[in-house]
Amino acid sequence: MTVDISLLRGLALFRQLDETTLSRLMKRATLRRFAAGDTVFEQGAPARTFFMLISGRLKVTQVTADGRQVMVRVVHPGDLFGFARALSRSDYPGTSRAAVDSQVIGWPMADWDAVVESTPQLALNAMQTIGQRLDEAHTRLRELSTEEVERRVAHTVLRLTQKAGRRDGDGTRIDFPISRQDIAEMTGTTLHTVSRILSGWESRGIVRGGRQRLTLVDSDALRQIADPEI
Amino acid sequence: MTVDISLLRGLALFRQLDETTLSRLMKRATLRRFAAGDTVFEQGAPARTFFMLISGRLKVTQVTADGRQVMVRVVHPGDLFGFARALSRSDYPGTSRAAVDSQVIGWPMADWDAVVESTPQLALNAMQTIGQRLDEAHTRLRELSTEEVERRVAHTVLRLTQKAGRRDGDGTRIDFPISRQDIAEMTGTTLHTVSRILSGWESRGIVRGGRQRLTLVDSDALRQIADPEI
DNA sequence: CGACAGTTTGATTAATCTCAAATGGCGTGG
DNA sequence: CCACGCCATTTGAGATTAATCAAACTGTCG
Repeated sequence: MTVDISLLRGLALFRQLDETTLSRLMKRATLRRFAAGDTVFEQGAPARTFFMLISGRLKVTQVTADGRQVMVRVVHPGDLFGFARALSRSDYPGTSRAAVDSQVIGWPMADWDAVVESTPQLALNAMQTIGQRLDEAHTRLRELSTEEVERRVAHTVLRLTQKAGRRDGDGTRIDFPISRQDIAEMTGTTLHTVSRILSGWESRGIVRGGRQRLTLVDSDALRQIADPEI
Repeated sequence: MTVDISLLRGLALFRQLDETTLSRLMKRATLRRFAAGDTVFEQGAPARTFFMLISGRLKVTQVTADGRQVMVRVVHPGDLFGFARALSRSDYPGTSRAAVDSQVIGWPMADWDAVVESTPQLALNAMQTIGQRLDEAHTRLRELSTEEVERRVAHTVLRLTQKAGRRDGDGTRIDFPISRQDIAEMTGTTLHTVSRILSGWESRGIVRGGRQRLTLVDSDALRQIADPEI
């Protein structure tokens, strides 16, 4: 059950790889489908497979020792995820769940080192991917450390509409179900505070809300909240 | 002005590299010294060199748009730093400054791709290094999102004594000058709050303070604060 | 030995969490 | 097909943490 090469064409990570290399890669890969709500892997489980998201959207969360949940990131199509081996871990540090029906390719984790060593170009790409993730993490660290909640939520909503935006009438809608609770877990606050903030914005015509739905209407106003010009 | 190979022996990143590869690597490397307080590179400057810390200790900080400072990390001997290329950036995202007199090896950033492509083993190692950094960043994100200030400070102090601890009488001292302000910038709070917390701990005999100095005396008690057992 | 940077401490204020309860949209089973 | 129930959301009030404002204190270095 090998995977069609054409799926990989056009994905940044595989750019610059020749046909032969690509087909060698795909020989070991398997395609899987997950329905909305399904779990791709669970925090703490042995990491036997690493993945790339082809279509759909995933949420990766971690649960802290005292039971609070944090959303580590949203996985968008084309993103590599679950590459625990690269972090020198033998288990998955978080749980990833499909937010909508999703398609995923998986490779045996044991292949990671071989793949990286035999395909230096891919190693570079993978490193840049992880590097970007590190950059994002630092950005969030900076925001959590220095910004008050409303600005953090603003930055998060801006990023979400950028990465997963879809035109919807006069605005841009986040293209997968996302709750106030989700946004709270992404910004280190409570769903109550997020709800209050979004209600405030809605009454000012900046966003339109809904059950697990959010549409950005006035992105200039939101940018102004996120980064007030002095 | 090439660098002695023996400096690299024993550093995790270069393990498993043969003599030839190592000496090829070192041909392009230069050794530099920095006095305490000196700047190795400045945020926003073009990233022409990537580095490894040989001895000493560095603090890497970022300044936010509105002028607040955040400490991204402390660089310990053996750590790679300033590898902007791996994050696909052309400038340094932060400023790194020597906390004590330090020795550093630098390579031309232009060599990065070549080095990685020609030395797959190093690519893997570098990726794991970046991966660990990502893991650390996620840990801090989790802490900032879910823990109150005292626990965050406790975790930070535990990590510092682990990574840079030096026996000192009945305790473990952090082996470089670190101010209350520094700790505040690592935990997303103010120096006032950090001061109050450390004073409290000192009166309970958990730590001993001092000007730019901190010694952990009762690590069990501190662990208990960091992770209360239900 | 003095000046200064770093530290401590107090009082007040503001942001946000917590606790509590009501409301409303949406999918589904009868 | 519609009514019901569930889950997400909204909103209010009070509690609490930590920031801010303010000032005094002190260990080191020149």
